[in-house]
Amino acid sequence: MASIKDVAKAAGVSISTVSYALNDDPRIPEITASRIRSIASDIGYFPSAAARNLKKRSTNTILVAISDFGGPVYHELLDGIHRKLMSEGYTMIVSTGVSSANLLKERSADAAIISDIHLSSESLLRTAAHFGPIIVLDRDLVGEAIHPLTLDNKTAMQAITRHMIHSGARKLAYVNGVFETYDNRTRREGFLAALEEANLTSFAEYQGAFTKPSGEQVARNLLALGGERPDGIVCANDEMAIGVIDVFKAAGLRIPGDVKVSGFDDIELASYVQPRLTTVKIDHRNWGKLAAAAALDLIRGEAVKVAKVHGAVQIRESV
Amino acid sequence: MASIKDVAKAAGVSISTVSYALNDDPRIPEITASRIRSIASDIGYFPSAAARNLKKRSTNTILVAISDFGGPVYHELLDGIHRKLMSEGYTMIVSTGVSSANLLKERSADAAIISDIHLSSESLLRTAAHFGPIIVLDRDLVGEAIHPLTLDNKTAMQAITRHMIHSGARKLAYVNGVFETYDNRTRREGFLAALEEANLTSFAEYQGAFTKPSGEQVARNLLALGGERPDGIVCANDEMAIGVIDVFKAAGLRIPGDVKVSGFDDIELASYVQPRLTTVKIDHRNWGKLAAAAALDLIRGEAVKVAKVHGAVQIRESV
DNA sequence: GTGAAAGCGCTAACAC
DNA sequence: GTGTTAGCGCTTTCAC
Repeated sequence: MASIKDVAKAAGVSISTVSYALNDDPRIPEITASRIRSIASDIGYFPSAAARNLKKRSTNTILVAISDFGGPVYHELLDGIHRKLMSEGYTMIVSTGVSSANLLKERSADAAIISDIHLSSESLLRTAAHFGPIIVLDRDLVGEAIHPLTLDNKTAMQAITRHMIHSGARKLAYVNGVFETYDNRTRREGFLAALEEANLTSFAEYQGAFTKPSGEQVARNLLALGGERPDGIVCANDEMAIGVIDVFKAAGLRIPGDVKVSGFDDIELASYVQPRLTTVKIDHRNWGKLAAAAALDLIRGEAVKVAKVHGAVQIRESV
Repeated sequence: MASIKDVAKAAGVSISTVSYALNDDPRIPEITASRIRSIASDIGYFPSAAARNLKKRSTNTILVAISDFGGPVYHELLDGIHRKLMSEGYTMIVSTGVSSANLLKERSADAAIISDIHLSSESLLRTAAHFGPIIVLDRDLVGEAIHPLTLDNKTAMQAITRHMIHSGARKLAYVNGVFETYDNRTRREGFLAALEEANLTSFAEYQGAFTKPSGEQVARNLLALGGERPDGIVCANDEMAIGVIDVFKAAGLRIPGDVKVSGFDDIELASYVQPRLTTVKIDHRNWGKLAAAAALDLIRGEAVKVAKVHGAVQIRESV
């Protein structure tokens, strides 16, 4: 593999001159620089990232840690982050699971964007303080070199619950996602706030896990129990809402006639289920862009500008 | 930032002993090793990936280059690749666009898995020969240190076209994806092969771009043209098929009564559109797993075992 | 404008 | 069993 030495030898100059030429240092006259560039390209030289990173103590890389690639939500977020980073000359590493925590510690990245509830807040705080700044998307965590960029779930969920009440529902139930997550907790707060301002109390709460099967399970249990049914079901996300709708439809219930169902996220599927899902639309691509910008802000020692991302109620047919 | 020197000083040993201890070299007695490990952890030491990579001339990282994060197909593929790599102690870098070509050249990864039609075959061949092995998922490209792991599109498309003929369609049209891609070309071959064995000729061909809007456009043009309509439309992927179905339904056509429509990929949406889409099911997660295994085979100097991934006809209601 | 040389933080060959 | 040392391939300071 050709190294900077080989280029220097071939060009009859020192390695520092090659380095200067390849990094557009103004001290090297353009004529020399272009000669060196063409020689480098001829012998197939490409600088080693490891050597550069070691010397410069930075990588021009941002780590994105997500909990899994499976969800319907991440690809837009990743796309948004990636676009922003590209435009700023940065590279993105995507990782999942425990290994992601190590990548920042190993200095494989200059900063991290985290959306992975499996990583503990304590460990994130320590990592940010010692190894590099972190933007967290999945909790409100503030600390040294760590900043949250979370969804304003409460406001959005309050708005869609209001809409459900406005549409005539009075016996409202909430389907929780994974209970102690930021997203579930704050969405639930919005649900309860909307009930309170309408002088209603929660008719029931069910426990799901943000997945479609968990929504199906909730719906099956609800039907099996018999007794009085809620007339409006507010779900903590679209996937569970779609699971609920599937089971209800199969059981012969009409939506929204017999029972209204709402979601959260506006995943692509939301406009394909029958009836099309009323939900909260989140612009995940833009969220990703903001997250990338925030990470770069931290790297550059600037203050992060944004702290909340807002959703918009998307009215369709399920409410 | 703590380095190996700091650990050595704190432990009263040399840096090589620290290195040995931390890399589980059998020469270091467990008692010493564990003392060193605990000191390292106390002072917050984490080895630098850049220094290790530079010295070892390898990264334990695989690059995955995809054309965009937007498609409904990639997340399963990425998940499959990631799982396999994790289980083998490797890390994954995901990238898009031109920058992905450079990451292997910079030796930021030991090998690459490519599914990005924008990267030219010539450039891939050169990169593989000089910088590290490549698995290509989006074309049949063989060369030094480069191996294809593509879909057996022809067989699968021939099978689903047969099914459509068997279901009564006689005037069959094909909706192309981006024309000169491996996937489109080989799927089209399967379509034509099925026609030939049934002594039929292609009723029409249309040009799409693998996207839902392009499918909608094809359908609108087809309706606007008037005249005799095909009674079976074979689409090069699900997204275009869903676009076609949407427009046909809006125009009052019954599917599969008036016209049958088939897709390819079995994306999640395929089982949600009305009528549910008959398509070719591809196990993208397993494909990813095979791709990762193949990349590791090349790194280890072993022969790649698999070269084709097979699909299965998934019969639903649109044919 | 160019070169010599130090050093980034590790690994591993070699010496003891 | 442990230490010394060379060197991976760069960037950058300092000298000329």
